[in-house]
Amino acid sequence: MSLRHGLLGLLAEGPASGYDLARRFEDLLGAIWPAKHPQIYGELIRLAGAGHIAAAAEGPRRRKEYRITDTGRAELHRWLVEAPVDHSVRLEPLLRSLFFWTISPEELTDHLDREAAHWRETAARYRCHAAAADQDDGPRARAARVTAEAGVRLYEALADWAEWAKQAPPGR
Amino acid sequence: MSLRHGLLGLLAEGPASGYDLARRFEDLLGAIWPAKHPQIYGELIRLAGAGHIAAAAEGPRRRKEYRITDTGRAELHRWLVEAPVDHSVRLEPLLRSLFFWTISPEELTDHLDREAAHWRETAARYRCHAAAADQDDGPRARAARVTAEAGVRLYEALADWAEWAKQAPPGR
DNA sequence: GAGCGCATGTAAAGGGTTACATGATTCT
DNA sequence: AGAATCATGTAACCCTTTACATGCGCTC
Repeated sequence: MSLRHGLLGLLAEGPASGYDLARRFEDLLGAIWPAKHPQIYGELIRLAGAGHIAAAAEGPRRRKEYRITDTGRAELHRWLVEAPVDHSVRLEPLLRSLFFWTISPEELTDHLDREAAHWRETAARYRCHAAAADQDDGPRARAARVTAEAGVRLYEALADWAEWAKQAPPGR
Repeated sequence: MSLRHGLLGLLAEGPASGYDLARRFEDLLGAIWPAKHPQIYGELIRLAGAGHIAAAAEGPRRRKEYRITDTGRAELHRWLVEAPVDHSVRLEPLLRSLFFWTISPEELTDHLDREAAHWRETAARYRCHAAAADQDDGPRARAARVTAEAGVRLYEALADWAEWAKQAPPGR
């Protein structure tokens, strides 16, 4: 249930509408913490009910802008320093790898080629994010830089793994 | 919805009961694809309904053993070579890192120390899995070895990242 | 005025966890 | 006899996605 705090964190950067937040989740967070608009709108209503955020202005196309409140900021801080970190991951590609012994060497090589290419591309996207964050500085950009670095390292590691797995193939 | 195929894959190794499968998900797959027993029992019933598995024997403590059927094996193969891979991850620690700019340098250092230690330990656990897989060979052990290698590389990458993040701190 | 993108929502269904409940066997 | 472990299941709830629905404002 980190979406709640993800929204709070984004709103700590400045006021935004549900639509804005959905777009930011799409391109900035899509690979790390996916969230679609129905969930975001629902969570915003609950956050407002809890007093963590407040509707600020009503814009042109019935656009509702939210801003974070002081109790919201406090809750964000509490989450970051006190709440236990959820270290669970869910990686379908690794689950699949356990069953590589059931497919033929040709099918496996094919699969690993496509996987490596995919991870490599994703790593490249994070390299772009990193470069963009390097442009401007200020605390927020530096935090974004740290996140982007994680993306680069993670996806490069997976790409390297897929390449390595071709060397040591568990043929059927 | 890969739990279905995860169970199918484990059953491709040999017959097992829901209890067995829950235990294997706990220690072998816990960090990669968590699944609790209620979900597993439910999915087994659905898999049996689809004809992908069949109840084999009724053991001592009303233990129900399932085995994979030919259509189940075909479905597993179809999934592995045809079904699009789900590359999404959901990493709370990376989501948190985006908001590091809201906490103090001391709080951040503390946090990153604990994170690095955690990832390092997890990597060590996967090194054990890898060593164990190296002991015996055969196709299944080699596939397990490949999965373990992914764990090692992934968690080492995250540990390295946490260490690196301390060097380049995005203080508030 | 037609069509597109902005903007917000609801409903239904699926996936997953937690808590509860129970029975059978083995060990001490 | 009592405790621990094996073994299966149900009910309720939460999180998330997909599909459906609608209205406003801008551009051509």
